[in-house]
Amino acid sequence: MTTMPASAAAADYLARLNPEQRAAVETVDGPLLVLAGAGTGKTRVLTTRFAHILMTRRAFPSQVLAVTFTNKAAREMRERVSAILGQPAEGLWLGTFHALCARMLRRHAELVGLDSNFTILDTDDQMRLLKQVMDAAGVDQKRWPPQGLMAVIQRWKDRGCTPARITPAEDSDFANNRARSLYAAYQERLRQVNATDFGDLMLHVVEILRTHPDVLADYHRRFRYILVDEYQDTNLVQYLWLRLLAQREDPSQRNICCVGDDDQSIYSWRGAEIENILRFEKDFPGATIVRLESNYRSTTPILGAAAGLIARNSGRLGKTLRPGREDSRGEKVRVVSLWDSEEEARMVGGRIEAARREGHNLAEIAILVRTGSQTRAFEERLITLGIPYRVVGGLKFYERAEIRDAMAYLRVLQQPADDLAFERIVNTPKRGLGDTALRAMHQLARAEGVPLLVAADRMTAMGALRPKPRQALRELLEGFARWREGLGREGHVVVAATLLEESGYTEMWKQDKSPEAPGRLENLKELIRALGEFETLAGFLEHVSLVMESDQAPEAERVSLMTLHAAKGLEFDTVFLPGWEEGLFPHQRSLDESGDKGLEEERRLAYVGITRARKRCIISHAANRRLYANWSSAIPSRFLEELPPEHIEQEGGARAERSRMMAAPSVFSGQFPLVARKPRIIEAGAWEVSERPAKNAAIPPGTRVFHQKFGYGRVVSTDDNKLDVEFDKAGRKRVLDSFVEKA
DNA sequence: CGTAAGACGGTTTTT
DNA sequence: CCGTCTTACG
Repeated sequence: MTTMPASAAAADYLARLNPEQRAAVETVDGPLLVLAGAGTGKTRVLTTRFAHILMTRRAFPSQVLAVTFTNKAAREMRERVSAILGQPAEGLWLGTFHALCARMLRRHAELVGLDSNFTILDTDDQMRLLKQVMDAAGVDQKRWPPQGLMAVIQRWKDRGCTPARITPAEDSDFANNRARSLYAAYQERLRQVNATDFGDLMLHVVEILRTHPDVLADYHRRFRYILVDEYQDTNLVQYLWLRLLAQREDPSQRNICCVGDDDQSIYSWRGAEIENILRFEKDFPGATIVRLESNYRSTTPILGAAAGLIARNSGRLGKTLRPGREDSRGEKVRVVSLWDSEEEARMVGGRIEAARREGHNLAEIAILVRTGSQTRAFEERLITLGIPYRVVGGLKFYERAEIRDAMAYLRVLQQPADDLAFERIVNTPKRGLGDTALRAMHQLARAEGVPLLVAADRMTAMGALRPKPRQALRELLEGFARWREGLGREGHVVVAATLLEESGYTEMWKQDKSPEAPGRLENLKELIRALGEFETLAGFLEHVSLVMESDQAPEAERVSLMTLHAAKGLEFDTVFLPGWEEGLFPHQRSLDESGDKGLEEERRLAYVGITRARKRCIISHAANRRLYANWSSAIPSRFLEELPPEHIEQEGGARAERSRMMAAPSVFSGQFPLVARKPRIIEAGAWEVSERPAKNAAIPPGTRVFHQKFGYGRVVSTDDNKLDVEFDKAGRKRVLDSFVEKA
């Protein structure tokens, strides 16, 4: 295929790139590694390159394989490619590793003993299945926790190891070297119920590509170009998959382009291997490497602080972020020392309030923490100040019990052999089909080698069980027969609604008088609505298992609160990075479990945090923090010392303080007053901005109140400044009176 | 079969 | 301290 002369439009999209980005886009043939530092236009390069391949007619859309880690990234790429092309991009193999593998596996399922309409299990179902396997093998689950075995199995799957590929020597010592055989039993059980877990999607496909040269050759003919996002986050099995697909016969046609940043590799605990990116040149001989180092996001001090910090890591591919903006001068990164975690929350809250008064957009402010539990203190403070916020990455729609139940009904409808789904709903709502009935069904199913549903059917026919449960079971089975039959006639949306009614499932929640019940019914309606957006039930089920996301619209003016991990890929004008204390950040567990490697990953996490900020970055640490029950003193994080002084401005406490604190952690001198064990709340400080007066002096029981987090409710009883409130949606909670207002 | 008291543990999270 | 999961009882 020859290169087409660049059209006017083509020149246009290329002209907007800097030289290094342009090189990354135009080096189309042969292996290419793009090392893209934070804020250097990685996504732009990836999408432009994709569009460039299509515009220059090097390949049809169906001949490009583009892989991302998240659905969000895949969606974004699809949209931006379409925008450059000026039309919707269709027929693309663009998606997450798991979605693409699911698509491949459905085409070749029979090669691993599955039927192409297999179910993808969620973690819940995975655990239940594994527990069943352990029960059957007589493993003591007190002594050998199922989570432990699941972790071992997942690690094997992350490395592309099927049970047959594990040698006895590689067996884990779990349950006296039985991990391997339990793994085999678990896989066998998955096959019986025609299901896969997430790891299987990759594992099965890699196994197929390894053992069926004809299938592999077919994909080699198909995929002329491969694009990979976030390469530093790939695990071994993903790497194997890519390598298999990229190793085309003619070495000059191995057109794989991987984009990533070794400095932002923060998922090793999930199986990601930073070595994949470090080793790229060896894996793909003759590879070109392009570095994107012009940062268009942040000010010079922010880049300088981040660069100085990350330079402490060893074994980097090496890359230096340069300010790419004209106006890159800006305020220094602030390091604020505080007495305790409450004061830290007040400092952050106060500054946010000040920023709001100055007219800053709250959506451009983020508080990034190391652990999820840290958000609470900030939430409380923001509520007190009346500042709207959102916590990113909380509970997800598809993880709620009622949604899972409804999904289980739909799964049985779609796939009668889905024993896990059947088991979940057979007695939900209660039908008197408890342990005894279920055990009988299991026994028959195992004996006859049939799915639970079939066994249940035979039992009703045989007249097994007591009359009452038997009748209930018969009704349920008749229901499924009827609903399944209705699928063709009335369509999946109507059937789903009917099913939830006739099975008694919605009735169950209508009868439930807990405060959550109305919300759950709402969620079920929402589920039916979502179902309507899909052509088929199968399509919907696939979507839900692979795209487990809550549609959190970034919506209005709200401060964002999230973990550092969740913040990767995002950016804000102002970023608060609290809790930079030894043990918390770097996290003790990371150090204990992974030593220097763990420390370096924590440092990368710090680097990710700092580089989220466009204009302002405020790092803080507290000398005292409440851990579970009691207060303990905390040493400032070693990362603070590693920040280059010329880019830092210290507030409230000298930098030299750290060494002295280390020597005598319980004695704080200098800035901090010497106080007894329990730190008093110190009200002074430049950041103390107006605190809302305690206007809720007296709220008698029975008062209708509003709480920013829990919504409306009624006061049940009071205890000093604490209120017991029965919230309409959130249930009974104990809250401080200053957090509510009279409704 | 459903509720209630005790044990336990308490990074990071996507698919 | 606080929320979750297990286990014991009515």
